[in-house]
Amino acid sequence: MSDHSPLYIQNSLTREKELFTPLNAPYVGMYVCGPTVYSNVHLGNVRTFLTFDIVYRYLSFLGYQVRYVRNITDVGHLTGDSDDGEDKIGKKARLENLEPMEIVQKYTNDFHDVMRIFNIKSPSIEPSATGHIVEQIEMVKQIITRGYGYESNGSVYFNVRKFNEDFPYGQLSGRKIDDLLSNTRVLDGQDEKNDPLDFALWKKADASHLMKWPSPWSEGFPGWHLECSVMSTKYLGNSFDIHGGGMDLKFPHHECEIAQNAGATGECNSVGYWMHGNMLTVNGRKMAKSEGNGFTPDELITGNHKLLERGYTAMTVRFFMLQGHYASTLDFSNDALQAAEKGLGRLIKAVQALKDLAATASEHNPDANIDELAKRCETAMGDDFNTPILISVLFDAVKLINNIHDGRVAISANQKDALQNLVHGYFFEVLGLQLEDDASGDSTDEAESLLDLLVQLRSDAKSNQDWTTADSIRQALSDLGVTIKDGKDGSTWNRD
RNA sequence: GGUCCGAUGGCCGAGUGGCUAGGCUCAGCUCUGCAAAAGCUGCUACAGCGGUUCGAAUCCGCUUCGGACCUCCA
Repeated sequence: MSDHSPLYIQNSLTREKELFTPLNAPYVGMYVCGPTVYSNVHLGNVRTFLTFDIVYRYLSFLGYQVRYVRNITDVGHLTGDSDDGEDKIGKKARLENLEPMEIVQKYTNDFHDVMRIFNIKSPSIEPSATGHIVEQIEMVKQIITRGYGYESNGSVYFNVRKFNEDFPYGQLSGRKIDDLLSNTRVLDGQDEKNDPLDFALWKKADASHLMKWPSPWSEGFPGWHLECSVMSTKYLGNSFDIHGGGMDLKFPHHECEIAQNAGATGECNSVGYWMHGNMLTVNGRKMAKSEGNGFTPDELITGNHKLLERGYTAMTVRFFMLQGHYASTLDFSNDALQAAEKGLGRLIKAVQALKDLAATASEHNPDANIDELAKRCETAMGDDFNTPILISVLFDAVKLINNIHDGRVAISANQKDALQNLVHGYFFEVLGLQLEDDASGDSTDEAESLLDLLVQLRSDAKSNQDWTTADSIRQALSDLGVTIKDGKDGSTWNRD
């Protein structure tokens, strides 16, 4: 790690870009809030997991041993903040006529499928909330013991005001307790709370509630924020390096998480670096299920959505997302996607050309400054994972590759190796891009031989100046989605 | 209403005081029977108005517009 450029991370807690120094190098602990598995994930969700996939990949690339924990929220949390709200998984179970845990399994599977097609790596540990009910009850007890929690009618709430006397509440989200109070809406079922600012640690379940567990206070279920407090510290320790999640989780979720951990242990700031990924927008608005503007990956690939002109591959979308910085909002549009598709295509061609590059120079050619390219790549990623800049450097590498390929620049064998290592390292390992979709692997050797034959026939026709035959073959293949490319050294074909 | 963030060329999207991304589009060129593809080259923008400064897209103020959070949310 020491021979790499420094890594700076924008810390949401301090609002500063800080030098990354792990608590116990070379080990790094990272926790990311995962999905609530009561429906299909959409591309907005994918963006966040992609963001932390890059963090995970780059830290690994630098040589850190990362323990990456990403949870599955499978407890049915309420649809609203009121006691009469139905829990989401229970509601979905009724709608689909399934057991709640069938819902959980179904959408967990869907989530995993989606992660796979976007080439997002699996975490080291993927704990689920229902698997940690015991630990959650224990943490509630600790919080009560320290005086920051109280029972009310079978439910347990966190005493925010009391906590705020001993610790700064609202630091992460930049909220002041008095401002919060004046803006708190009056909601149903809050009479159990001593204060509207308080949030639930444990909720008593009513008779119709499907997912519930015994506890010292009632048959019920844990509050939403509790699971992450418990699972992060269980697997990473009371203090760990990075905690990530979507911007929309900053408040109240992460704020409450911080309060719970401090309230349970008596120690504040257990997380070194808080990172928040920004939202994916559609026509300038946040992609959300409630807005009806959320694409599922399936709709994206098939193009079967009213806002999509056609389908795009998962890699196109991955590349598109990485062309924006994770901390900025990114707007999803057909034009932007088409631009990304073409750009990625050019990048892929250069990566493919790389292996056939000739190393014709007997000695080092200073015109091909690969060390400088490598330096720029590291600086880009070291500056808060700036993938857009990294990609721009890779396009400079593309230009170099093409120049070498076309014989305008000659490089030595050592330079060729360096260039290959550089491009492969950043393209495949850091950015996690793939050459083509696995889904398109339906072509057979036979079909390819037939295409080669047709192209050969056309070349023969061309040499006989039989333009009619040549053009009709070209047109016929074009209609089938195969493009013929005439080059200096003969013709080749490509599927669209 | 409160808190915070943003406005960059035809489009997308980096960049936080002087050097200035990158992709797509477009134009020119190379190649070519023609075309396509590919490659090369070119295209100097920072919402408006004021201020600070030798110098501002970048800092400060105001205005306009947009968004996020404040409730489940990636």
